[in-house]
Amino acid sequence: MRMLTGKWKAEILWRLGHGTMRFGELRRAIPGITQHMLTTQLRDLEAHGLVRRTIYPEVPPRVEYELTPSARDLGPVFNEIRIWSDKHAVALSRPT
Amino acid sequence: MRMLTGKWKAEILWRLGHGTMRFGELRRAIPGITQHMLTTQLRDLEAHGLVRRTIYPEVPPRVEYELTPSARDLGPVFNEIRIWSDKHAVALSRPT
DNA sequence: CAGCATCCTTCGGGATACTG
DNA sequence: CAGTATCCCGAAGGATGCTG
Repeated sequence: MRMLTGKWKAEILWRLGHGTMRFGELRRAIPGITQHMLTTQLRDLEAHGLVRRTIYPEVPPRVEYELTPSARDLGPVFNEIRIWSDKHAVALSRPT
Repeated sequence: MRMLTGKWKAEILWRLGHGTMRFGELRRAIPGITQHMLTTQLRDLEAHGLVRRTIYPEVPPRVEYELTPSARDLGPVFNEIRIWSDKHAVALSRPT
């Protein structure tokens, strides 16, 4: 649970679930998140082995983020959460 | 997720999963929790419809807590979490 | 027994400015 | 572009004492 707590963690994982993204892409894709928060949440996910960070030593700099296999295995967990929330009519703020 | 965030929520739900418990029983069963925290977390769970609180107007007072059907339906969710944590060798601090 | 009231500390989150 | 560095605020968590 602690690995997933954090205001933006779920949405970040959701976004990365669709494929590799750059830092700026994520920032633009997630309305309301600040650079600071995106950085800290990503570092946290990385530290827990859910996200891989790849730095390309170019100018301008490019950094890509992608889910690890470990994070992809969380699919069934989120799936059960969705089943539960559907059954109990809980409104999830699902990213589109 | 927000319904389950809280330092003691998961353990409280786990304990109540074994059956109805009184306030004092829970407090003794969960090492390290204070009365204040147990109260607030239980009230939070109750507000979210996961725990039912029954007051018996006796002397001395007796209050029992039990899971709601809604909370019991969370079983598959926790089950998937366990499957995931087993596979990835994450040490869950599982209450015995 | 099962709490409520009060006070205090810590932490997550955020705004803003600056940089390799 | 992709960050760091500061400063700040509110909420979560905790310690302690009192009570119907």
